[in-house]
Amino acid sequence: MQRVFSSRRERPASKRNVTSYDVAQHAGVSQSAVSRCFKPGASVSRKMRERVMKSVQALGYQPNAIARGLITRRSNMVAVIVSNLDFYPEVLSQLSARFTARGVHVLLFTLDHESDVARTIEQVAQYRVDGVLAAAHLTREQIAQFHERDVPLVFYNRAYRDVPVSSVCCDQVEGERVLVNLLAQSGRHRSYALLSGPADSVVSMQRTQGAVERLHELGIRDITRLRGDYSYDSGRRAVHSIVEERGAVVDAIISANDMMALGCLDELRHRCELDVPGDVSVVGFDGVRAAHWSSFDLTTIRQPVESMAEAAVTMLLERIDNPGLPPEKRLFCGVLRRGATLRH
Amino acid sequence: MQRVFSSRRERPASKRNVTSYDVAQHAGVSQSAVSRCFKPGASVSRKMRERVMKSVQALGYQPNAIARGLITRRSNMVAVIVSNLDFYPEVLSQLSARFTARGVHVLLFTLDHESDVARTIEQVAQYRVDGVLAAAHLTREQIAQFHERDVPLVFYNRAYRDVPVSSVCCDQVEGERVLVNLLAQSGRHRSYALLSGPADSVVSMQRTQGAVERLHELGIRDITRLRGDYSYDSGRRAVHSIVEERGAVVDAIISANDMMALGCLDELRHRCELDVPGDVSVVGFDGVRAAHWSSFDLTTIRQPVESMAEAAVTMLLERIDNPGLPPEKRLFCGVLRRGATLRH
DNA sequence: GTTCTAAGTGCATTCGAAGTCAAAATGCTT
DNA sequence: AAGCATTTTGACTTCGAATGCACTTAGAAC
Repeated sequence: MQRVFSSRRERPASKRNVTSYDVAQHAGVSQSAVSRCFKPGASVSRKMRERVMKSVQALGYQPNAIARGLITRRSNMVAVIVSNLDFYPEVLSQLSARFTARGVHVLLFTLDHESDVARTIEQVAQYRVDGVLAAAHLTREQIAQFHERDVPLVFYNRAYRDVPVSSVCCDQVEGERVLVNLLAQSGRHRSYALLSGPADSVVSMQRTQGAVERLHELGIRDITRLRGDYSYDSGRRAVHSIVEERGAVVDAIISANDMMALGCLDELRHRCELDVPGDVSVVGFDGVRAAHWSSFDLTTIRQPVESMAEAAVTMLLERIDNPGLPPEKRLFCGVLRRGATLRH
Repeated sequence: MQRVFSSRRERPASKRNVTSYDVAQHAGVSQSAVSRCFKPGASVSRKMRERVMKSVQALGYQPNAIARGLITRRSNMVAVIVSNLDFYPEVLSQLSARFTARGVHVLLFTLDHESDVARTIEQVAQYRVDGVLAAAHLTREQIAQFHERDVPLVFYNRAYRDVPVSSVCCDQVEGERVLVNLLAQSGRHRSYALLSGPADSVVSMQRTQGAVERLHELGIRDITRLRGDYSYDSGRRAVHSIVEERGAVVDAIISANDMMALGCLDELRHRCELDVPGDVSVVGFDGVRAAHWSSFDLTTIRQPVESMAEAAVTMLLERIDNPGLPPEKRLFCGVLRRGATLRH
């Protein structure tokens, strides 16, 4: 049998990555044939496939995803951008697992502050990822950039009014309204504290807004406003400052997330010797694992993380496979979890 | 000035990614020149650089990291493999932040079970990452594969005896011995329960071994052994089964990690109406955030996550830049945290 | 046995940036 | 102004796999 090879490779194939040419040479076929053996649904005879695969095994060939990505213009990678703030592990592990299950790889970008997005965006662009899943706030210009480059973009828990971009969110406002209703219904709360998250967190803003609006609608005006940073410690500090400065005249605390709520609980119970739910009610938001622990049994709104992650992943992959699809905004309702942190 | 272009590109440059050729054409220079402008320390005149950068701005050019990776054989990506089990967020966020700070990108692989590593390894190989940071157990063959391909590999909290491979670990055995000593010193414990993690977790094995050895050395034989899965719930179940079956004759619980220890605490206090530290002592391992919360104030061994992450990242990047470096095993001592979960 | 179709295969080109090398431009000396 | 060293620059090739196209082969139909 006549064997024809490209003569371009001269270096010894030993100390070098094995390429499809090496496999082709070893099997006595063309490089195209090798390539086709790795493309599902390609036209390859049984004999050819077996032969090539034998050489693949013999040489330990692994197709080079980088080279493939260059020619196909598909990297099979998506960028996942999460800010370290609301980076609760469940979300990331859900997203990662679901992408992996569909054969897509995750290039992870974590932000310390939602503010230094710009450099990250640049990196994302350079890697020619097939899509972007962002749990961080981007400017309109940044969103537009992705749009121009036809890179599908789906936001996780960041909604944009008046911007045609896909997102999967939990209804923060509605969730807070439900919580406020619950607090108000009991008729046992006069004085409220509202503990919001960091100033640059949109989610915190929405939650806070939602609570304030509903409180106002109900004619409740006695609201102490405080700011935390989403951490347990900042929850404790908030309670500390309330008690120091106002002598515990607050009887309901609405925290913008669970972590801070847990901090509040611990500070109230263990430092201030106040009883929850006896003296004070506390509600949170998110439904993190620890909120369910019997030490806390926090009343909160649970985000349906599994559904949301699944939706986000599906939406992104759909848009990658089908560039024409219009943006879509999916809003999931949080699920009220009635714990034991409410006066009744 | 005479302008010479490659004639290879015919498609309109509009609806296509901007390439270095486009920039070259726009600026009236060669593609090589554009490339050089992005290479730090390359020989480029001021005039040329300004001119090129103007075109770069005008066209919105972003160098294609994929193409660059193909020719330079450097993807500037490392694979981070974490098993979902000991995937406490702190570690991943530490690693990610430190890699990012050094301009290296993270390709994330999460494993549901440490067992299905094989497919992951294949993916990792195909992406020609510059290095691998693994917080999961690999077989010797898999380790050897990376070695053959000259891909630096550093393990996080997985040590291999007799295998020359780099790792950064917390001294699990020593940590458990310290804890056992502490329990034994008080002279108030007769009957011990040892709660280990999942069977396929090497870390759990080491911790359990460490505890058992020291207990035996001290002549303690009354040890109830239980198995959990590292989760809070499995900690609760473990206590439940102890109390059900043995009527709470256990007065010290050694848990292979903090999460289960917290579960134990909650079950003991809130379900069994037992007092910690009055009736039972509980110790954990890891030093997760929640262990420090005042509801728990758990006695545990804190892993120095910051130092360990820094060490792991540094070791990996050193080996990428300097392929000759021999493997190195770094062992960090855990830091005893004396909480309020010990009888005295 | 011929003709026609379909499946299978190989050649050559392509993706986009980087590196090699030689030519061109510049600066400096005398 | 000529001679030389140095810096800049561009043409061309390279990385490794995928693919359009042309060609070969096998099989079916007559």
